[in-house]
Amino acid sequence: MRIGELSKLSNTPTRSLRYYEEQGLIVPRRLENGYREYDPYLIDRAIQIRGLIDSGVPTKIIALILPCLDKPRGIVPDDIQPELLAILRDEREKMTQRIDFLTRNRDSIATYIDAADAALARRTAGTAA
Amino acid sequence: MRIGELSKLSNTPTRSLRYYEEQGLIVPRRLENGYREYDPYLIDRAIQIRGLIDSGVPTKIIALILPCLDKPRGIVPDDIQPELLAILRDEREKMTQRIDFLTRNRDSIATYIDAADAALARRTAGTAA
DNA sequence: TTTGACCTTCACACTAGTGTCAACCATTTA
DNA sequence: TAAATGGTTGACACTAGTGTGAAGGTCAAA
Repeated sequence: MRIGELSKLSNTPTRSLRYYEEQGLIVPRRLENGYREYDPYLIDRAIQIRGLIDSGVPTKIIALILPCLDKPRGIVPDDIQPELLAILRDEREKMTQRIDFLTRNRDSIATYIDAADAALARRTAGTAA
Repeated sequence: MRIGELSKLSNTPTRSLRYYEEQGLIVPRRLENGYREYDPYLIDRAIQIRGLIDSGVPTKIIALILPCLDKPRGIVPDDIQPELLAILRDEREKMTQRIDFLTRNRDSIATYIDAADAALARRTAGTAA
């Protein structure tokens, strides 16, 4: 498919898709007329990249970890560099911290929303009575 | 405490603390000489803000939700605006999505790391034998 | 064949957050 | 008193990611 269709299907601006290409995250083939041609499996990939960026993971890190996430489970190249492994460990830690932070704050917001809903329900009931 | 101490204790650059102030997230009192004076409880707050920013939550949203998170559990002002409530619901949803994204990708990374460790251990054992 | 939709690259601008430096004021200590 | 340390504001720069528009090529349909 071409960039416009991928944009719709992945809900990602074409501008961003071109930027991802510039960063080496999604590099499509080119048709003879110069148009970008994307394979269907790249829809999920675009969504994944968007999600990671939105969650605070910079594209340079994404570029590093994407190849690892692509492999089938348990498949690791023989020439895995210890540097990359260190980066991966570091990123795993950062992501865990982000998850904890987001979870705590989301739960607090949820509690507040619930309390607000309850208060509103009480007030509405009181008004109706 | 003054800004330098808060910076150390919260592991946040003074530049960022001043920026948070500019965004209305942490507005300290001022001493007679113009110095910012922070209360100790703001250490956690600074850490919280840093964590949220790092997780992709913009300061404008943080400014909206912070007051809600400050309240003791279940305390909601009588004049809660439905707009704010809508924003909160939206943000709760976004944070949930971020958490899901991060969790999935982190788990994939973790699996990859484990596989790499196992492969490395095998190779080391083989070399040693 | 011309319109319209979609594609190309290039470039400028903008927001968010942070780094950094300049010029200056305050407080403490040698 | 002079130096060191740490505070102040203001400005400029930079990265990351995206918006947007110009100028032009491609292709299908009217």
